[in-house]
Amino acid sequence: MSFTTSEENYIKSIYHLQQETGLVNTNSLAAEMQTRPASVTDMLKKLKGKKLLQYEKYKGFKLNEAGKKAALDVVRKHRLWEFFLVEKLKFEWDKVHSIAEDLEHISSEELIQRLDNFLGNPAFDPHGDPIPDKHGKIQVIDQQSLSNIPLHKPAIVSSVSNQTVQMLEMLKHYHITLGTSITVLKRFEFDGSLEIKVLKQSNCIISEQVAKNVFVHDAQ
Amino acid sequence: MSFTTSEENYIKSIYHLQQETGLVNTNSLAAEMQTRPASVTDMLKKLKGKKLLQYEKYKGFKLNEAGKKAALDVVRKHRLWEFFLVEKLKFEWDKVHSIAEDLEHISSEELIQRLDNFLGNPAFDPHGDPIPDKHGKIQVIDQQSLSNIPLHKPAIVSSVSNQTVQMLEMLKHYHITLGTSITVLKRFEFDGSLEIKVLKQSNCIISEQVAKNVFVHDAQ
DNA sequence: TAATATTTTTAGATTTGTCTAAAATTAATT
DNA sequence: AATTAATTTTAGACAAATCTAAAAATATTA
Repeated sequence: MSFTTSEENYIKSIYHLQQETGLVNTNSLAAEMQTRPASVTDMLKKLKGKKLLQYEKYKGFKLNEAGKKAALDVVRKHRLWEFFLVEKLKFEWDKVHSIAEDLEHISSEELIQRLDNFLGNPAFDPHGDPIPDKHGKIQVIDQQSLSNIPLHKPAIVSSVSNQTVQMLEMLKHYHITLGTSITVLKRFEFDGSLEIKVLKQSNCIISEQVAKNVFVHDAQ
Repeated sequence: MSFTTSEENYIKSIYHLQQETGLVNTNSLAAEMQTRPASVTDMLKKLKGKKLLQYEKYKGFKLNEAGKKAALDVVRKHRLWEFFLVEKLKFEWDKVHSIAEDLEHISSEELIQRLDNFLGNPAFDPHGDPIPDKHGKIQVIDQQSLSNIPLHKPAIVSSVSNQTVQMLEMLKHYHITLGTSITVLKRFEFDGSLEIKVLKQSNCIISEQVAKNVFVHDAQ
């Protein structure tokens, strides 16, 4: 089964939303995709017709197994290309998302398998997100948000869940990247911001909003 | 100025045809692109509107300077990706064309410049065709068709002008690839076929049709 | 629970790129 | 030169993906 670029984009967005909320609704998908609810409804009919979606009118919707596999295929392509762009072409990690959005729709199976091998079958992309293997299998790691870890216990940045250019630029400013060691020194009651020590930098303060989107695992 | 995938495909095909014939006509472009003359006419209007084309109704057409630059941009992208697929992903050279047809429409300038550098700024693609630089400049080499070279004078394969899977499979069968040394031993009057010696192989015979599409330069 | 607000879907239009069939133009031939 | 043939363009239709505006369904609240 093959899909148009537009179908793939919808499938991917539904996948991401249903990870959060279980059932997805029309308006939130429209917001996510920067399109109109009416356009979403049109596409839902198409995807239901292709048997990728559990969908009853007015009731919300989610991908079925076939839909999830299709989504994981796109996610796999996206993240492999992001890895390629950063590791081989030396792009900065905040510049690769939009290019990978285009590359992910190239449809050759063999291309992706060869790319995967060429890159050394990486398990995580440059933002720390897991790269599904060809069967859709994902390696999970034990991580939690920086906003939840105890004080004075060093942790290693493992992924970043908000990947807007704005967010990634901010992290660059703080010299925070994947693998960076961070210790939380103080949590301010007032607005939830954190004083942190980034390895070999002087102390600094990050907002709760930033902290929530930075995921870490235990040091060592 | 940016172009749709469809516009880029037309621009590229017009470029290739006008290299051969100067002026291009509707039917031959339709044949080249496997589409209908009416569709060609529709696109010609668009491309004329974008000031890429010299075109008067019923009179034939060709790319102007802006059109040629646009074509060379696409050709550059196509050939760089072909080089990547063969050199880095280890595809066989007869398998890369259709994948590069998709990749060539990815539009990031920076992506292509970085890819070019990553590949070592190659001047020729895996079929021996020159890769335009970012200004559209092409390195020309002194080559001629295998069907025109004198007998008993070894020559080196520099490019192949017919790049169908069928042709490239045939060359693979003969163990002919870029850089292969070939000596023409005899030319048969009957059908123009050639007896040749491919370096370290026993003699064999190739048709005139094959010979015409293999280009060589002097040995050493 | 009736009225109001929100969400979702439908109906119909638009754009891009394609098509077929017919008309217009140009070329070839008797 | 007139007829025939070939080429090219126009006119109008269609599919995909989108949109706006209005209608339908569901949810909220007074």
